[in-house]
Amino acid sequence: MGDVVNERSFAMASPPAVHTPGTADRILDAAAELFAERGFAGTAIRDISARVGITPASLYNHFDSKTALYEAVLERGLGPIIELLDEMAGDDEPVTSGYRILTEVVAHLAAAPSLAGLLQHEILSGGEHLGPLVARWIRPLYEQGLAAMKRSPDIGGWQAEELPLLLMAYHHILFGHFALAPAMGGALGEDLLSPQAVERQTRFLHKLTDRLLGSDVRRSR
Amino acid sequence: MGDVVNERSFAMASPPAVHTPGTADRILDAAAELFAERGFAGTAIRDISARVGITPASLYNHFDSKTALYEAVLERGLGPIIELLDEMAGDDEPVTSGYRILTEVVAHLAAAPSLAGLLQHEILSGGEHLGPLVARWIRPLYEQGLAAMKRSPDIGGWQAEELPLLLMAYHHILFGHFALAPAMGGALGEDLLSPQAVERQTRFLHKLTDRLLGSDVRRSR
Amino acid sequence: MGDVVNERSFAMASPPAVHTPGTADRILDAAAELFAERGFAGTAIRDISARVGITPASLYNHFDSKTALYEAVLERGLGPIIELLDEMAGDDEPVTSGYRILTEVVAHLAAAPSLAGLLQHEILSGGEHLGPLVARWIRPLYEQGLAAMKRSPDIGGWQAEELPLLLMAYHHILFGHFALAPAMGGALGEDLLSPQAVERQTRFLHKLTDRLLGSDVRRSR
Amino acid sequence: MGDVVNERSFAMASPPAVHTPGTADRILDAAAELFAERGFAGTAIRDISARVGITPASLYNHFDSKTALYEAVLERGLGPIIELLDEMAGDDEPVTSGYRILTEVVAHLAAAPSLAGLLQHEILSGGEHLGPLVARWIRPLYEQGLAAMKRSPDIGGWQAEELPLLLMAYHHILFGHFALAPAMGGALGEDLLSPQAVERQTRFLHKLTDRLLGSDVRRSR
DNA sequence: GATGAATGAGGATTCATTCAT
DNA sequence: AATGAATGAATCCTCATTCAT
Repeated sequence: MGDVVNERSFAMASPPAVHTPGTADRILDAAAELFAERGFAGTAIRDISARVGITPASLYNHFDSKTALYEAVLERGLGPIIELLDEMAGDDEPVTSGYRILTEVVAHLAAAPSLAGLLQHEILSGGEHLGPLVARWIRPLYEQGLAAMKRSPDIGGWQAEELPLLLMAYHHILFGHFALAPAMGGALGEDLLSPQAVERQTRFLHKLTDRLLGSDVRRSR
Repeated sequence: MGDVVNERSFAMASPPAVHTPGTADRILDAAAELFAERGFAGTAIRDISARVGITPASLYNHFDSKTALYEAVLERGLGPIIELLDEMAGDDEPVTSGYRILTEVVAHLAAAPSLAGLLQHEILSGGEHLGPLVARWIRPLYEQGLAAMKRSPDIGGWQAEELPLLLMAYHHILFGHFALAPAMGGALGEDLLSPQAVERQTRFLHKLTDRLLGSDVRRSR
Repeated sequence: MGDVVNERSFAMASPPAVHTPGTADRILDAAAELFAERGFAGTAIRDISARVGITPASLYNHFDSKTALYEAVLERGLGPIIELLDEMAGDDEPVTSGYRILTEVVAHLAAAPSLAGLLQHEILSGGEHLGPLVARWIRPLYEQGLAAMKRSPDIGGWQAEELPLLLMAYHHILFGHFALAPAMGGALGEDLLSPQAVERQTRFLHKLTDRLLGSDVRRSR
Repeated sequence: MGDVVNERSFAMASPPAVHTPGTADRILDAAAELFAERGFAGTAIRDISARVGITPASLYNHFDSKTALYEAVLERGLGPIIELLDEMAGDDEPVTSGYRILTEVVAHLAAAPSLAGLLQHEILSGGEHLGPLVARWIRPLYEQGLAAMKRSPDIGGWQAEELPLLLMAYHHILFGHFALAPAMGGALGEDLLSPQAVERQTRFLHKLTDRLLGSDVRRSR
């Protein structure tokens, strides 16, 4: 239950590659959007199931509880990002890797717009539901980041004790941007998730990184 | 927590110096904390009133509805910050003014730790309750910021279309830091609201601003 | 909450002695009947509140949960019986005291007909909700009973190891009779709770006791 | 538990001697235990099927409804006891027959421990589900009992109007003992279903009968 | 100003049951 | 014979709110 694999294995009834998403996946999609918009407490099971086109009772055939659904959403959404960051760990050239990770994280968040809101809501509320994720998420992020930066000591002129703040600043800019994109875009009359806006944000982050992490890097670009 | 000093000091009704905060203020304090932690939907009137030591029914002697209370909390919390930003509007020297505003906003958010969480929750949820505030808040912030920056065209090497992104980045760093301070501090095993941590964050923001906005600063490196 | 004392203490508004039962008491009455008839799982809060003439939500102003209500019902119902049995403890003449306790317990159960069913349901289901009551109930009953009987060793010709069985038999006859009275009376076409039936049952128990606890006793009566 | 032997033995379908009990029988076994412990309302189809190791949907391949299953459980459990009592009907020597029936009923209830609880739950709840059984059960029991006793008028010194009470007392002692055995045994720290305990209870009932049904009988033993 | 009691609306979850596979 | 998925009808309980006192 939860990990429902789509098995339609007899013969080759439907086109093999792309299959219609199973109910469990559709529930996860709907839940991700609503949890991101309204938070855990503000989201009713009834609303999620209505968006999927089933009854609340049916939803419980796929997830044991609202909390279990929420955690499945977090797991499915955050997992890929964590893997993304894991790849960076062993990279050779930290700065180049920095550019790449910015680009990819931005692309990922832009493609799954509910993710950032989800994480922001969760952390705001104390992050208790992150549970096992927090061990694989916030801590490694900072440890990897710190490690990467410490490979180039005095990187960009920042002192060791400032590096956590710098990393947190990056976190806030990256996730804050996409978490608040709907609201801020609305207030500004612009779609911050349009391809142009996303590319602009990517370029902006690169430029910002140039400024923050050293003139030589900027020149060498 | 709830170190909001009651400035209603102009009257001389009760024993002059320090008076016990009225029930309404205590409700606002409790509500601010809980709304900041749990968001609007996640906060029950019952919990607020329990924290104050009264019954839910009594709370309604002071506020007409949960929504009215929420808006009063936003108004009381955000008002001073907006005034702070308003002062900056007419300032002469943008960079100097930038330092001052950073310092003061950080001080304000550190003193009223629920404020940042409150705003973040609100914006995440679409900011509908900001209602009248949004007109006095986000828009002016950007307009003032843009105006200030445009007084020094090509300021710090940023192009006009990048300035909104820069401003949003500042927003995210400032408010994100304090909004997520409880959770992140918890995960890192450090109190991000301690005086030392606050001063460190202030210095960090100044240095960051040097890198991002000061041509002279940048050159002097 | 729960122990709602009827305070109408100002002046002498209503006749002092008998007051109309408060809502909490009426809830306890209705709950006792329904729990006795249908057991805990078979009784819906909605049915209890409907019998009282309030909404389910209102019931929760008086009791925290269905379980809390159930335990309050047990406590209120079983308490007096336990006290009744406690009085017997110090009595001098065991057999005389035995007659008296039989008479009084029968009177008590006949007056509160839901009590026996309540206890029977509860014990059948494992007695988990008896919680603190069980310590004051079953155990003492047997210890007191055994003690009383051991004061007259070889009482009525019963051996020590048979006394618990004899006591349990009394328990089953007493409580079983009233617990199953509605159903058995129905099947037999007779009201087992009518005064005549109750008196007949009392006489029957005395006669039974004569037979079981000694010919001498019977003769001396 | 569930020592009910499958008598479907007339066919020779599967390996002759001992065959694995069919699913329907395993459902009946599980249902008997749970209904006895928790009553009809307190038992969920899901719990029964889980104990059998099938899904609720599968259970419906064997029984049409929860009620039908319940009635099948009653029928299968109570049928043998009714037959047992039927045999007694035509017996010649009432007292001897009384001993035998006590012995056999005790043995039967001890072997199928859920039976007594089942019946007790059912009667407590009004016995509506007994439906057709009640005609074959309570009424005959009393009529047979009365008839048997009236063959020896003034039997043991009891008057005609006292005989129903005496029969009910026997019912309560017999069924109450085994129905409450799990809970009472638990509270007393003793297994009332152990062979020793069962034999002790049998002897106790015989002795009790000696006392209640005649001095001559007692002497002649 | 405070409160106990009441309530309609909703909210998560369970339950018995069905049906196509 | 078994099951995954679906569902209408409960079920327990919470919530914001009102009102008489």
